[in-house]
Order: sequence, then structure tokens, then C-alpha cells
Amino acid sequence: MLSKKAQYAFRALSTLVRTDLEHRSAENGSTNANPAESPTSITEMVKIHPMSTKFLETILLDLKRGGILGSKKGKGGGYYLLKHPEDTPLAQVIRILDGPIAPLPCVSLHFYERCHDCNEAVCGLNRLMAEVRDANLAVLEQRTLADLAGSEEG
Amino acid sequence: MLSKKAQYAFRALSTLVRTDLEHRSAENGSTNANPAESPTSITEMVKIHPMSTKFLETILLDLKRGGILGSKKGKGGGYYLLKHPEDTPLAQVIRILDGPIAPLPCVSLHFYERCHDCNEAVCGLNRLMAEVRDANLAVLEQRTLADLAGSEEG
DNA sequence: TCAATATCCCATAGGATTTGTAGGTTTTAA
DNA sequence: TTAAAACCTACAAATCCTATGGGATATTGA
Repeated sequence: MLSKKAQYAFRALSTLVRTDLEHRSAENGSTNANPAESPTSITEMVKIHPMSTKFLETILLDLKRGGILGSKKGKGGGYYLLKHPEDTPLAQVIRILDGPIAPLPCVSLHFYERCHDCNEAVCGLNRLMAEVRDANLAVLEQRTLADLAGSEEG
Repeated sequence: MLSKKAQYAFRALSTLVRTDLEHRSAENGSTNANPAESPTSITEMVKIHPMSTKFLETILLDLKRGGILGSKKGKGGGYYLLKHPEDTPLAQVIRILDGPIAPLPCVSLHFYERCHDCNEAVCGLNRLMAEVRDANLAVLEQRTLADLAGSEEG
């Protein structure tokens, strides 16, 4: 199950995606479509998706440290997407906030830990959980922030 | 990530599967190949896969209440599989010990809870997480305890 | 009948993790 | 100079996970 952190992250990100796409289309043909020019503040995000302001603050900082968001300090500042929504897979968001996607540390690609209780090469569970991991990643590496804002958001 | 409970469950189950298959092949052609005749005690399981005896006890009781295991009390007693290993999907084990497989309650088939914060019909996250759920189930409903004991176990 | 061996049941302790708060600092724009 | 915003650290509260303890009940076999 996704943590609250990840769920809140996706809510906030859906707002940022919408702003980003609007900004891009408005600047169509212009020389400068830099989303850093139209950052969204935490206050604004919380108005759209009500949640704890302080909690969201820590989440957005995580996303910034994780390379997904940029920020602008001071009055008129806020957060913005560093890349086009299509270029950030959902897997990246989940890894930043919830850690491994794999069901066992010994089959994790990004958070691998050796399994002390089995011989991984011949362990039946290891093999099966690697299948589960791959099934997850087939979706989560393919789907991106752009898919998040497909229709009206919730 | 799978909980320790689920991991321990799979260890114990792999022992039971092995015993079950051995018992079935030994009784081949016989009139009675009932695995209840050869139950495995917690003590024996812990000898094969070292872990807390008391903790495993609670896990096996969960599996029994979940309809996967039968038991025999008293001297010579223990636990046994109620069905052929091929007839118990991994998803059933995980649901008993860890609850929902879906990444969000609002896309769970067995543990559904309504989402109060979004309109599920149009929520982008809901739709994407349903895809993730289906990807998981494609593996976890297909693979069974029989697959667990494929080669040497760990 | 009695002792040994098991499952079964309930409560709870201890620790880890998650979730959320508090208070302050630094930066920027107007 | 003021207001608004990100940034930072610590911690509080709640929940969940992991594990343990002490018995009750059932079964077998000597």
C-alpha cells in the first residue's frame, strides 16, 4: 500500500502537472517556456487538495531532493516540475517517498539487500517475487506524471 | 514490501508443500493419500527454517483460519495443506497475513474502502493504481504454492 | 490413568515506522 | 522594511509490526 506521503505527493504533483501543461501551451511558440517562471506555492496546493500544510512541506522537500521538483524561495515563490511530466515515471516518485517497490529487499533493484536466510539463486520465493517486481515496474516505469492528469482530477 | 509474517509463512509453507508432495507420490495408486495423515509440527518447521516458534504459531493459526491449512492436535499432530499446492495462489497467503495487495484501498478487490478525497470514476491516480493492482494479481493469482518449491528451497 | 506433546487462545510488551506539529531561519519581491 | 515563501531541525503522537508469556485444550501412547 502507498503511504499517505506518496498519496499526498501525487495529489500535489497532479496540481503541478496541470499548471505545467497550461504554462507550456500558453507559451507555445514563445522562446521561453520555463516552468520556473510560474511556481506554485504550498498554500495554493493545499487550497486545491486540502491536507496538512506542514506535512506537505516535508513531502515537497523530499521530491525536490529526489530531483523531481525545483523551487523558488521568497514572495511569489513555490515549486515547479523540473522535467516534462512525461519524463517522470511514477516509480521515481514512489521510490523517493516509500522506498523499494520490490516485495523483498533481495529482489530490489534500487534498494537491494542481500538475503541472509536463503540462497537467492535457488530460492523459490526470490524468483517469484522478482516476477512480481517486474510486473509492477512494467506499469510504474511506463506510466508518468502526465498520465496522472488524464481527466478531471479527484 | 512483504511483512516478516508473510515471509515466515512462505518458508513454513514451502516445507509443508514438500512434505505434501512427498506424501502424495508415496501414496500413488493407493486409495488414501490424505495429507492429514502426515502433519508437520511447528517444532519441525522451525528446525528447517529457524525462526521464533511462538511467532510462527500465530502465523500458522492465521493460515488455518484463512482456509489454507488444517491441523491435528496432540502428540504426533501438526499442520498440513488442505488443498493441492497448485490450488492455493500466493495472493491468498498474502491477503491473510498482510491484507490488501492493491496499492490503495479504493482499488482493492478484497479490502475495498471508499475514497473520500476523490471522485474515483475520474481520479487519475485511482485508474493508474488499478493497473498496478492488476499487474500484481496477474502474477499472484497465477502462481501457487507449487511454484514455491520449484527447485531447492532457500 | 498419567505424562508428554501438540495445537489453540488471549493479552500485551517493545520497538519501529508513519504521520503530523512546532518553531525558527533564510530568501525574495514589492 | 514588510510580507510571503521555501528551508531546516527536532520532536510528539499514533499506529503497526514483531515477538513473547502464560495458560487451556486435545491427543497419543506407555
